[in-house]
Amino acid sequence: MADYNFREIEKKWQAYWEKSQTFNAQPDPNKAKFYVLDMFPYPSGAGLHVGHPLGYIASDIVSRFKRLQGYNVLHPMGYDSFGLPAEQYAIQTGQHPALTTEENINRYTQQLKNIGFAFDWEKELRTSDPSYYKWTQWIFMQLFDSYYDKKEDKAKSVDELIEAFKTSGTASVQAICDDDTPSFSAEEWNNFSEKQQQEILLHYRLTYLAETTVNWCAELGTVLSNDEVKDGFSERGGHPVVRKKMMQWSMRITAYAERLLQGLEKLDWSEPIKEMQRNWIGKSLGAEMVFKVKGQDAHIKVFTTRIDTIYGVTYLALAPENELVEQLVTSEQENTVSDYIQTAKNRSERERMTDVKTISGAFTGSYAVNPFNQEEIPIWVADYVLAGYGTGAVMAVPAHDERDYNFAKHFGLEIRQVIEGNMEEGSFPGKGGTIMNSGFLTGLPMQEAMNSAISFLEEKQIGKGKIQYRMRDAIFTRQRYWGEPLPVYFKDGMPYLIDKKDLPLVLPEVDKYLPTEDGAPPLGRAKNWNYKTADGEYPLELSTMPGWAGSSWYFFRYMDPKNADELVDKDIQNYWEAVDLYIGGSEHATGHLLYSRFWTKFLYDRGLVNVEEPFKKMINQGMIQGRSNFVYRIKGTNQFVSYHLKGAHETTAMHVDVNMVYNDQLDLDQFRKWRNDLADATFILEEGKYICGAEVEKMSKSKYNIVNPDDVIERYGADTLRLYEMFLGPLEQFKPWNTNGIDGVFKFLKKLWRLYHDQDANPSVSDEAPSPEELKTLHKAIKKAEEDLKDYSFNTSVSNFMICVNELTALKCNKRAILEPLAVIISPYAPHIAEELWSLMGHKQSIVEASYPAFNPAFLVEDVHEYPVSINGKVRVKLPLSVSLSKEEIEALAMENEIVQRWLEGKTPKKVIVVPKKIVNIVL
RNA sequence: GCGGAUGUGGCGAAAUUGGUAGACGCACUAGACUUAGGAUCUAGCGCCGCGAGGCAUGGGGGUUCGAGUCCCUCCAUCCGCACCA
Repeated sequence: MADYNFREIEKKWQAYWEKSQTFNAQPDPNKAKFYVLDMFPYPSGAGLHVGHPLGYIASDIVSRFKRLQGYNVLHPMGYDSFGLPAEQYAIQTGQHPALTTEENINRYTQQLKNIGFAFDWEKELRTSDPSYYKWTQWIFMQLFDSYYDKKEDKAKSVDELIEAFKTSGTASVQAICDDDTPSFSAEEWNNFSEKQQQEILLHYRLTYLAETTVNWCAELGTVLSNDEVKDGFSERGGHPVVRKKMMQWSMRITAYAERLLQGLEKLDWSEPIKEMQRNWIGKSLGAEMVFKVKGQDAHIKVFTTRIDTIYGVTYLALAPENELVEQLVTSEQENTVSDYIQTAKNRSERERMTDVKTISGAFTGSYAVNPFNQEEIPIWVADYVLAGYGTGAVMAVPAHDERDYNFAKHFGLEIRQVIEGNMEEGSFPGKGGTIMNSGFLTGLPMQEAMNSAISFLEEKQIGKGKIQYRMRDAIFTRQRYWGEPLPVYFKDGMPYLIDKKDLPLVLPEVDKYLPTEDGAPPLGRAKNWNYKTADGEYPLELSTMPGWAGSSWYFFRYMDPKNADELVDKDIQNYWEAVDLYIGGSEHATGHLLYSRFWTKFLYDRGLVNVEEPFKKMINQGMIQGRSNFVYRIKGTNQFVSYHLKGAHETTAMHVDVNMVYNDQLDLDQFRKWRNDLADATFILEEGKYICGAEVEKMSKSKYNIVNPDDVIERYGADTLRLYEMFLGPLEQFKPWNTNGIDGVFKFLKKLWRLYHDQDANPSVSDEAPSPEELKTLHKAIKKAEEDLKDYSFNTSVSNFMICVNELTALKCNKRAILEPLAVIISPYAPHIAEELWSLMGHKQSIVEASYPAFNPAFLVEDVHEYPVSINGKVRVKLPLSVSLSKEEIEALAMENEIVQRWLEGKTPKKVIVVPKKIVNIVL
């Protein structure tokens, strides 16, 4: 005698799975593999809320389903445990971030285990664990020891580069390097000092130290990467960010720009995410060319995508930060220009970005020469030109570019049309027109004009066709404590890697987690933060790695997380290859997902892994928003009026904890106990209830709308939580958490439970043979469940199970032949109850060892369908027709029918359309 | 401004290639039962209409025997990028 006691059942099976290591995955060459991965969480102090598990539930369903289908499934979980919040907390409280992190992780793990995920906890990893970050540091070292060879289009060892320098200098080298990299002969190289050589190599290394313009956040005391800055403010904390030049480590991700772009084609990712990466990489085809400055030994390099409009150039514009400005400005213009630059600098980055309307600039007094027609054109400084893109200088064609047009108009500069078309106010003949007024380009269509202009440039050696990317190299250092130390020491001002045997370079203890008095990063406080070598003791790097370092390769480490000798065993990695299905939020589109692809390509180039892309297929689950509830206090009183009656009063809305509201009805007792001042609150009720208002907002403590999964589990059980999160709507959609309707799935589980029990609640299944009707119900469900999983429509799958159970309940079906496969197909969604029912039916093994029931279409065939027959699309009558008839037979049968005959009144139909299984339509 | 997505009952949402729109669930209504429960079962539930019937998938137009689905256009909401030369 037992009701559906989810508390007992769930505890029992979670303990069972843990004890028997049910989900431990080992490579097995006889089985096809499937690797399902979730984006691992940062363990924050707030714990999991109900939105976090959404993606994990989806991946868990897939992992269990694949397993039932006979795949060897890898489904791990771990923690991205380096990060700012733990450090901020440490600054406030003095508690070591490692301790805070440990506590948070324990809480997360407990919460995750309560939901009953099929994670292989043996594979758990933490990025802040020295045994893990040893290999993050090791990859950094590989990057430092590599350069990008253009000929072979891959990363190679710096040793090979040095070899080439020794024998032939830069002549034979085609490698990606900084713009200001010098050329030299073999002889020169061999005569360079150690320091000079190291300095040159830094121009080639895939991770390098260089003076870079960075996003500096003073409040956080650290630099931020482009994807951590939103509209001039830090993504975390919302502090102002300024541009600043600093010595920083960078990752030469730009070397991989083209491959990162091309690789997208082969990935099974959502189009929006791919598009976001394409925009971020920002490839544009064009030309780079040099303008000589009249009367001076100076050149201005510009990048343009419209070299075909070269005859329409009427001025050049330089970014205020461009170093040439100082050289070009004439004495008469000196004051004007320096004033302008000063104003431009004082305008914050943010202002400059938002305020795109204001047109400003200053004339330098110098002129450049257009090499195509020897025309002299003025050189201006303008802040609409960005220092960070292209060359920081543009050739302006006011007739065919809106910004150039506005600028020319504002300052009265010449506007010269060179593309045929209608030139009216605000209209710019653009792509596709024929070139006019343009010397040897006149009369050519755009593409041909571009080609011949580029040939001209290349002949004269003043320019070339060029591909420009918007993406910048990624800054790789943070002036923070709670991150991976860089395995680098400095000798003679030059960075050197520490010896591999000294890995991991463990994060040192510090007295405070703040910068030192003279502004060095927190590691400057560590005692003896030096590196001992045979020839002396040298200072170690004080910065640490950014948050994305550890998360850029963790998917490989899961395969072999305890390996002390390699980042991952080769054979093991060859077996699991890459992630088959990756589930996570779309907010990482340009950060984590791009960096991971970059590192994977690098590891591939250096022969460390056998795949070039880490995530074959990706699904982006939508965020679950909060749904806040409100009560309405009548002004100046302690009386609250129900939502629909509030119009009659002057009220102020007040957030109320959503955990004391059920279906928008407030629990008055709980409300009175909530806060002291509410103890004597009075209410104006509607129909005896207090109804709350509601609004969708972000989940946050201050809005009292956080729903903790533990509470839902306590009330309804983990299986209900899992089913309900899936039932809520399509996985990829953003949606508010709303418990209206959770009773529906809970009811479903109770009904399911009852199917396997008799009226006295004793387990009872019969061995009777199932009826065709019962078989049909079951096989409909099997088929639907399989189809829905293929396109990740978990929500309709849950509905489908409900229909199946309703039908079986109506049929009073308690037959083993139906109930066994039913438990199996439901088990990925509601694993605990399925296990329990499975064992009640006498199985000794876990349900995860079962196999997915085969769908048999034979059971779905009905003998007779009701076919609607319509005339010109209007449905008139339903006729019983056999499904086994051919299209022609159905047609004939419909036409012979008496009623149809009467409608036709002797008219001959134009055509008769038979839509299989749906309708017979007679067109007159 | 550019790019992407979405728009269906009171609510969450379904709807293979265009083929009986609103499955399933919530809420609601009526009834049954009962150890009175946040329980279970039965029936109803898009809108207008007593009814036959008519109207309905953001608005308008088009293709088609037939459009939520395809095409054009407009509107609204959300997301991403944003002076990228």
